[in-house]
Amino acid sequence: MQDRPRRPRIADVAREAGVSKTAVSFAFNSPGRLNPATAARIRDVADLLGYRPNPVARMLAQRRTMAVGILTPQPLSVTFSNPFFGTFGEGAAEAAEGAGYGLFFVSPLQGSLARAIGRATVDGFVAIGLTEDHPEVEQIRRSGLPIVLVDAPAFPEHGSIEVDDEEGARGAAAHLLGLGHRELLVIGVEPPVGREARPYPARADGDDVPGRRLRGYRSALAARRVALGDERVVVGPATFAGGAAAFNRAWEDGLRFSGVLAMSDAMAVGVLRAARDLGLAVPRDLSVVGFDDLEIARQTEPPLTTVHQPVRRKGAEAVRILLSLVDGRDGDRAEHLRLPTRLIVRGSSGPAPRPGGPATRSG
Amino acid sequence: MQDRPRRPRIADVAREAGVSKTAVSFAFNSPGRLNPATAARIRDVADLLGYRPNPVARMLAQRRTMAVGILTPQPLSVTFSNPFFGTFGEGAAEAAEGAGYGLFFVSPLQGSLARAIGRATVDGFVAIGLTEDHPEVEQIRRSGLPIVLVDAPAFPEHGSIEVDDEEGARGAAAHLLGLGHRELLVIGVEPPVGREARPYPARADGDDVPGRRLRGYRSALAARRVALGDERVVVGPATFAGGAAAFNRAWEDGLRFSGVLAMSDAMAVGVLRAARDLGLAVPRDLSVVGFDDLEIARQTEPPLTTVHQPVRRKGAEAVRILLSLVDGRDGDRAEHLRLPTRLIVRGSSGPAPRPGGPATRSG
DNA sequence: CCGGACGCGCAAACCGGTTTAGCGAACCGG
DNA sequence: CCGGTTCGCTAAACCGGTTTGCGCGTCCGG
Repeated sequence: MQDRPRRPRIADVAREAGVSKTAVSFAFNSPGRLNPATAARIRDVADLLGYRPNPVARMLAQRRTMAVGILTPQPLSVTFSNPFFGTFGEGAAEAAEGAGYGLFFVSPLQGSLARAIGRATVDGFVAIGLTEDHPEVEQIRRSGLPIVLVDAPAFPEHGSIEVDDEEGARGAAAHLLGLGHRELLVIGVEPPVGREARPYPARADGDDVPGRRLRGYRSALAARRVALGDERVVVGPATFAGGAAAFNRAWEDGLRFSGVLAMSDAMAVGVLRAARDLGLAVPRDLSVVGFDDLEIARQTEPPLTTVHQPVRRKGAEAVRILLSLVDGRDGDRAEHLRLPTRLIVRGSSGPAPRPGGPATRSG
Repeated sequence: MQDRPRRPRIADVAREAGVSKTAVSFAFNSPGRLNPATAARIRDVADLLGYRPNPVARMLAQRRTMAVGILTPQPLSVTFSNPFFGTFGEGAAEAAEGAGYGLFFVSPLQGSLARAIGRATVDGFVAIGLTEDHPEVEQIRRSGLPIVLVDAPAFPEHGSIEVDDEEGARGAAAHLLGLGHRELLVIGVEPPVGREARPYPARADGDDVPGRRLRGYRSALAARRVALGDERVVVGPATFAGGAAAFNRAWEDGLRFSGVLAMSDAMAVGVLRAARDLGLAVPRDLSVVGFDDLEIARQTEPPLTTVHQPVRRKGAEAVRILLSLVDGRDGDRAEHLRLPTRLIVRGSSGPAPRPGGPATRSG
């Protein structure tokens, strides 16, 4: 059963065309170095045989893969379930494709991110959700591949791109405070897996995204002397369902609030749904503020008030910075970008209901 | 400026440890063939030097890449903008990761999908949005790599996985008809790029997804002798914004209708938003039926009536079938799966308004 | 008629691993 | 004491391309 006729190799083409391997290689890569007639003949023979240069062999010889790795500490199945990632991916893909690079998604293989990194055939990594102190970052550095950290500060020799999460969060909280809200619920995204799972609020000092956003919320609240008990910070996966579940859990625990600060638009959308299912009208009974300003934020009813950050651009810039590192431009100094955030007020936030109103019963 | 200290190779480790390259290789891949003490010493030296086997070289020697390619005929930036793809990707990633495989996204590079395929270092492809008659499919076949076609019938030697689009669409249309709707608008997803761009309705016979769904709609309508003029089939990209834009375009063209059949949930969500912006109440003035039953369909207000298809499972099964082909189980016969669809009635569809009512004025 | 430049193509080294075949020493039973 | 295993390791071939350095023949200007 020799059904797979063995893929032709460069040597087969060379023999068939009566030339050397070198000539065949030239015919594909530097046709200029060959007599046009010869080049054409070789290509004809190659076509006839159905020859395609083996990309792996080519990569080995050229020591370039023409691919960038997108590194995520969670399984891809959870990464993809977060709409944020789609938008980020749009940007990353655009920049990569424009430069002729492919996109390789690298996530823990059989539980080990390190193993996955070792297997990844890429020219560099864009890491999202990893901070500098993850051992994997060191592993990559030692392997000599450039890396760009998204949403985390980085050593000078790595690239990085961040937004001002803390300021954005502060703006969101200030907005609700300005509308008279005093009883708030914070819905956070689960801290990256693989790190010690301390109870969440204890990590408010963490320098990851949830930590920075929580600090922002807290700082605005502190400025107004508004308390935020630890029980009013609930977390879940950054998905629609995750947001709804976190909200419901808080509600069932007896907590009451007039405003919700969600760290992700996806979760905020889930909150909208859950609130409606409880008979709460948004924004009359409840105000909701998201974070990210994904496309979906414009589509909900009411449209979502949220903190805008340039998600798509972040993806594009991350890849751009990485590729400049790959090409060795920039010498040693990698770029470090920090982009602004800004509050977008839409329909999901409004004045706080009168104290004692339908949904505000201190929990 | 020799800042990159040259990554250590297997030979360096071998020399340093006073053994052969073979021994080093064994220490990593078949430790059992070495004296435990030797193996440990080799690994220590390797660690010390920061040695990681070069994955490309390993792939070349083993003739396996441990990666599956996800092939899309559109640029990845548009692929990622379709929420459908996130869900599909969840399934695909889950199956791939479970088997120790990575995911490589392959899309046209500098306009050429063929070039991208040639560069892709994968053990096989899952193609989504490609039909058997695309020249690229033949290209892959000749390169000897297995392939699984998603949403398209395939030759026996390729794998395939489909759902019953036509039946699903028929159910959606029948549902609206049963509610008394007679004036309908169909919102289709743009046909895959790269094919001749005939005016859309002319392709209703096409065997791609939009073609099959349109046939389903039409067949239900025909059974009830309800007409659907070509001007009542509008198309756009399968995104929130695409759905809203297509809807608005039809509306501004003077078309009026009491029901919308959208070929994608994403577009249906956009329709919901656009309708609300026009002051139409759903489902009182307008009924909307989507397709796919993505997570978002449950989150909208009102929740979306839609045709369920097992998107996530499709991704998982596609990869599973591919991997069985890669491993050479199954001999020559590849699996061909066809999964059912079913209508999920939620809140976005209701009885047709009385003729002459607010939103129904024949256009 | 000669020397150099140029155009064309080739042989061989190289990329960095894996894997096969086999060698020598230690061990073991008879 | 001897032939056969077993153990531990190695040399060399191999995966399938790219690339460097060079040889050969031809053309051309002087």
